[in-house]
Amino acid sequence: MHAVRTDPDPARRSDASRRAILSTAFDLVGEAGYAGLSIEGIAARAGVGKQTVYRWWPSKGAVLFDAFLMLSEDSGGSPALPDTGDLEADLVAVLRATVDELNDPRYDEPMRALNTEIAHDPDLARAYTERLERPMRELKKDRLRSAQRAGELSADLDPDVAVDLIWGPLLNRWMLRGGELTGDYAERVVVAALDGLRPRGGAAD
Amino acid sequence: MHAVRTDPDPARRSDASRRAILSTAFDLVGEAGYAGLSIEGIAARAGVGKQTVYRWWPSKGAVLFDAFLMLSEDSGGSPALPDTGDLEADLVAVLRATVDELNDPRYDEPMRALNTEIAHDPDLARAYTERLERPMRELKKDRLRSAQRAGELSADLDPDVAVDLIWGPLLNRWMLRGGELTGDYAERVVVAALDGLRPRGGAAD
Amino acid sequence: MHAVRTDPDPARRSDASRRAILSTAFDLVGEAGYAGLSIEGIAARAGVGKQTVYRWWPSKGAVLFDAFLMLSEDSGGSPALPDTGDLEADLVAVLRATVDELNDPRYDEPMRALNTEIAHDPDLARAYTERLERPMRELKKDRLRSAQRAGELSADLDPDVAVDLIWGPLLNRWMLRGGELTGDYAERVVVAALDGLRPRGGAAD
Amino acid sequence: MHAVRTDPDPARRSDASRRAILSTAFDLVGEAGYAGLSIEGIAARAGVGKQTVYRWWPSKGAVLFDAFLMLSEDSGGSPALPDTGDLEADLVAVLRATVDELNDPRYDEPMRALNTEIAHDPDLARAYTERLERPMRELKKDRLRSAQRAGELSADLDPDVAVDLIWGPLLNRWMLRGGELTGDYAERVVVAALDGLRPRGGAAD
DNA sequence: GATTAACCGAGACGGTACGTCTTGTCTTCCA
DNA sequence: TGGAAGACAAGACGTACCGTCTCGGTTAATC
Repeated sequence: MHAVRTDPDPARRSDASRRAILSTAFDLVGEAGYAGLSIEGIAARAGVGKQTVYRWWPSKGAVLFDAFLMLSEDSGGSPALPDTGDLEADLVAVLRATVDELNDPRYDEPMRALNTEIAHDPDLARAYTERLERPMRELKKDRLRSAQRAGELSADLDPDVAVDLIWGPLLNRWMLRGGELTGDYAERVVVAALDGLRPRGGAAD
Repeated sequence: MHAVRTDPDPARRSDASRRAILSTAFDLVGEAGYAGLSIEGIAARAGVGKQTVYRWWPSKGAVLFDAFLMLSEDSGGSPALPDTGDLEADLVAVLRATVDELNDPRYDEPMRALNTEIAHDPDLARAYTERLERPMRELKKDRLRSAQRAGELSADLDPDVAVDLIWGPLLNRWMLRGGELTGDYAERVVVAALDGLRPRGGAAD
Repeated sequence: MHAVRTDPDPARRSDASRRAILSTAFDLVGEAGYAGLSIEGIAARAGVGKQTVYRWWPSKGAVLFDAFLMLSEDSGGSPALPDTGDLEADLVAVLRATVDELNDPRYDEPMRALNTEIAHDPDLARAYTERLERPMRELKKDRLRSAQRAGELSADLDPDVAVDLIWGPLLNRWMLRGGELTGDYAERVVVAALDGLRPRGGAAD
Repeated sequence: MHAVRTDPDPARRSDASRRAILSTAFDLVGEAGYAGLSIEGIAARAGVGKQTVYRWWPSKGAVLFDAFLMLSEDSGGSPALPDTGDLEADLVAVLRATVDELNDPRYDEPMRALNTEIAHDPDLARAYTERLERPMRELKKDRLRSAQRAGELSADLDPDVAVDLIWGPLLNRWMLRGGELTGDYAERVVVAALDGLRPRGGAAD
């Protein structure tokens, strides 16, 4: 006894179509923006029947998500964060790079589109968290744990909160355009996060 | 020198229609979600011609924004943040309230909808920043400046960065569903932001 | 006891507006065709409020009808048909002139528009018959009666049927584009109508 | 060399939708009149997407035309005109039947609507002439040619002019409501057309 | 090697919403 | 109060996509 609606057989899947769909989706959202992204358009541009998209993805967001996934896999996954022994310098370098990426029009629109879909689709959000966000977060936590071992960070720190504290402000300002997104801003966030808002007891900063 | 396309005359505007449209927009997005929000639907439910919507608002997002604006004005604007003299306690209280609001289904969907419209529409983002975000941010900064005067915060602190540090992680986790959004999480963020990630010099807490 | 909706007082009517509306209506239908004729457009082009149109005319067709009426009155009404003593020659001349008018793009579209409005609006049809069609028909009948007196037409002829027989085929072919509308065709119709379809008894024509 | 805009594939066409659209169009125009005929309304009543109408017909008039075409094909096409050997009697009978049809409200409005569309759309007029008018005209001409062979009509008669002479006045009076449309009128037209307007040479008629 | 089942491209289908246009009514303000 | 101006509710216009479906034409695994 099994489901009536038989799932498609992944073995027979056309990889050419799959890749065409995903890269077309990424291209289209970059060119025409979030509003200009349609399954109709993806299928037409990719030279693919609409059914082929609907057969393998449940939603436009899922296509977009897979497009990002393919991109990240094709580029060999994410490397570890730099670890020079100077946490502050390393974080500033990483965040400055992130700022550059977020300001790059080639990535800005697609990422906004993906985030929008995630914000409205819990299933997609889960997939995103597990497949893309968590691996990146683990890299960040690895670096922080290394800093903890080096005594640069409090021993009793919750690494997840720490990651949120460092990256959250940046992403938030980017998404909602709550001010210019510059490397300097990133640096000030890192410093503030590391030192904390309260005055430090000892010698002046 | 001015545009050919003369803007409609605000003096002749029907306030009844305006309010009907705005509250309908808010209701609809709450009931049917972001995807279920259409100008067609708003006009129909509000008993208003579609043209009346298009005459006064350039986009669906602008309607939604005005709906929030009306809501905030009708509720008499935002009051100052509590100031008991204990910054940490005050911030925890405020953020816990924010968490409750974000978890309230009546506000969750509409706010997501507004935020995603903002994310894709720079004009709307500017309006949001100026009319809604900045006033709230000023209240937050007032509280932080009060704490600075009381010696609870570093004197050379950039209040904008401070606000981002405290509220950014929360909003980010909410929007992207990057984990459960609880009062405890809010509290941990406040503590981490105030103390900083680095070990404090003295005996420390 | 009388109607609630008081009719407007014709004495106060602005003649400038009236004339502007009528000539604009005629121009517009000539330029943009029947489909491009709207009360909105007439009012805008004539520099007149929409209400001024609605106040004085019950329908788009009525405006168009009045436009024709004004035109025919401004051109001093219709003169009598030529009467040289040779009925056939006179009819051919008149019908050839009619053919030329119907083929003139300046009159073709407006007349089509008026005729189709008439076809769908009995009130308008009545007004048309009484104010425009009947006067012209009387002129035609006058010429035919003159021919009857001269022995050129049967004494017991119904002049209305005769007029229909001569002009009907022409108008019909014009409206439905049932073939090229030429002076020769008009001539053949006149000859056939005068002689009849049956063979003539004697040596024949 | 051919058009870029590829026409839809007729093989895939849904005959059920096609027939639903056509009969709905005919019904609607009969019920609500020409003004009450909209593609929106046809699609809704026929249980069909608007795009299905737009895909297969270029205009409202084309739908209406096809509706008439289907009607005439479904009723097995037009039979030959009666030929009892007495042309006058046959013509009177046919025209009386036509008068009845034109006075039948079930056909009056739809035909007016079709004629209106034809009057304003040359393409449609061409289609009408070729597919509906010409076949009917051939039947009429057949009957007239039979009469010519029987010596009832002039040998040198142009059958097209003859048809126009007989049917033109009728159609014209119907369309423009230029007087009551009765069987008697039809009879008087037939007699006048056959005998001609001129006095006949021999014994009185 | 033939069968056969599923994928493929294509695209028609019933729908929903878009943003624009026009309708006929109503209101405001000017002369 | 007539007229210019134009906002209003209503709804049709023609277009773009939605997600489902059906059609032949491959294509790959099974017999």
